[in-house]
Formats: sequence, structure tokens, C-alpha cells
Amino acid sequence: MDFSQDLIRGSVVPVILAMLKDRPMYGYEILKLVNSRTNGQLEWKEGTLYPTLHRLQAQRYITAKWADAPSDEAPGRKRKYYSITRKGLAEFTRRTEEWSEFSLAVNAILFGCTS
Amino acid sequence: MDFSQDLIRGSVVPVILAMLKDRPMYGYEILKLVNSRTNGQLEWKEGTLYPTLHRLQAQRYITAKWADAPSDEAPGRKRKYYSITRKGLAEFTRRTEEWSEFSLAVNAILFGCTS
DNA sequence: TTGAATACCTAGGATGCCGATGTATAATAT
DNA sequence: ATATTATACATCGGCATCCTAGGTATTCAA
Repeated sequence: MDFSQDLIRGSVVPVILAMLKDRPMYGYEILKLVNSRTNGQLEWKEGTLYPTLHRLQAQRYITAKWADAPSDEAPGRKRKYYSITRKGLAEFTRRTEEWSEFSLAVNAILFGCTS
Repeated sequence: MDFSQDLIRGSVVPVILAMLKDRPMYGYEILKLVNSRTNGQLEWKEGTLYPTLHRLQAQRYITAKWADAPSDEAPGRKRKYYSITRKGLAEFTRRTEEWSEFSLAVNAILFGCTS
């Protein structure tokens, strides 16, 4: 199944924040992890991810820091690591609640429950 | 809770098709019913609904027919009733399945389940 | 008769996903 | 040696679509 752009739109920000909630990550890593965590169902494009990261940074939900990749991983490579801020954590909570209520409302209509 | 536009976008078409699956309806009716069925959580604007109905009609997912409102309901009023087509029904099925898989994938990331 | 509710409509602004394209380096294959 | 792939970052413009703001017209209650 290849999800429509309109579905993707609503999920990019909350999913990024959810990823960074656990630990700092770099863009390319997020891209691959979202892909593998959903068995290729959520397959973001780079043209979607990178501008979104910059936007979240401008909104102070995340911070960025260039650093060397660990020498036992990818020696000599530079990566841009993103971390979630306190403000971003609050936004994550808000977005997650929003998603929960939203998906409940949509499910109620799509799958009956007209009681 | 006031849902973001990005969340709304993915749901408008499947929800309309779900409504019309049961019976023909007119635009204003859909607007009010979506609102009440979700306790005001999904509150579409007219500028969202009407262009979408026209688009769905152009795509042959629904058909439109002007008719008088029932005399015991709103005598003298004209309404534009929309019905779902066979093609629209197939699209509804496709969209509903897409939504199910999508929300599962998003939930998996937002609420852990990293197993 | 004034307002609200019903019932339809569109134009244009704003937003954001994606295809295409670009840069650069490291690892791998031929 | 050289070509290709994978890693890792980035931007631009096209396109779709949600919403604000405005419009028309009718019915009904205050």
C-alpha cells in the first residue's frame, strides 16, 4: 500500500518528534528508521524530511548540531544530529493527543458506530 | 480539540464516501452530520466541502441531482443530492483500507511497539 | 423587518509533499 | 583504476487542497 500525500501530511511532524523523543538522531537515520519500523509503509522522501526538520528547528521544537559519526560506525563522516527541546516535547504530547482523538473520530465514521 | 489542516486533508474524501455509502445526501446535510457525529471534533468548512464534492463528481465517484426537499421537512427548498457510484464504492473500500493500514503504522511509531 | 438558519457557490492565499536535481564522501564492485 | 552504489546533506518549483472571505437566494421566527 502506497499512502496518499494527504495522509502523509498529517503524520510527518508527530512521527519525527516521536523519534527524537527517545534519542538524538540525524536526518538520514530518521528516514531509514521510519521506513523499516513500518515495513516500508511510511516511505518519506528526502524532499519531505529535510525541509520539515528545518521548519521544526525554526520553531524551536528541535535543535541541530553537526558532529562526527562514531568511528566504529562511519568514520570520517559528518552528520547533523537533531535533539528534541522541552518545547518540542510539549508539542509532541499535544500532537499525539490530537492524533488519537482525530483517528477515533475518523474511525467512528468510517466503521459505523452510529449508535 | 481543533484538528490541524494537515490532519483534515487525509480524511475528507473517505468520510464523504462513507456518508454517501448509506444513502444519498445533500452537501449542507453532510456538513452538519459530520459535525454532530463527531461531537464537533471534525468541523469542516463549506469552502472545503463543496469544492471536494465537485471534484468527486468530476472523478465519477459520486453523482449529483437537484431535487425538492421533502414537503414535511423543508417545503419549497431545492437541494443538490449526491449519490455514490459503483466506482465510488470501490474507491471507498480502497480508501478505508488505506486509512486502516496508515493509522496502524502511525500508532506503531507514536505509541512505541518497537518490538 | 430584521436576523438567523438553510442551502448553494467561488476566488485567492497559504501551506506542505514530492520529483528533480545538486553537492560531497565512503564503500564496494568490476 | 574506475564505476557504481550507499551514505548524508540540501533546495526549488509544481501541484493539490484547506480555509478565509465573500457572494446569492430562500424560509422562518422574533
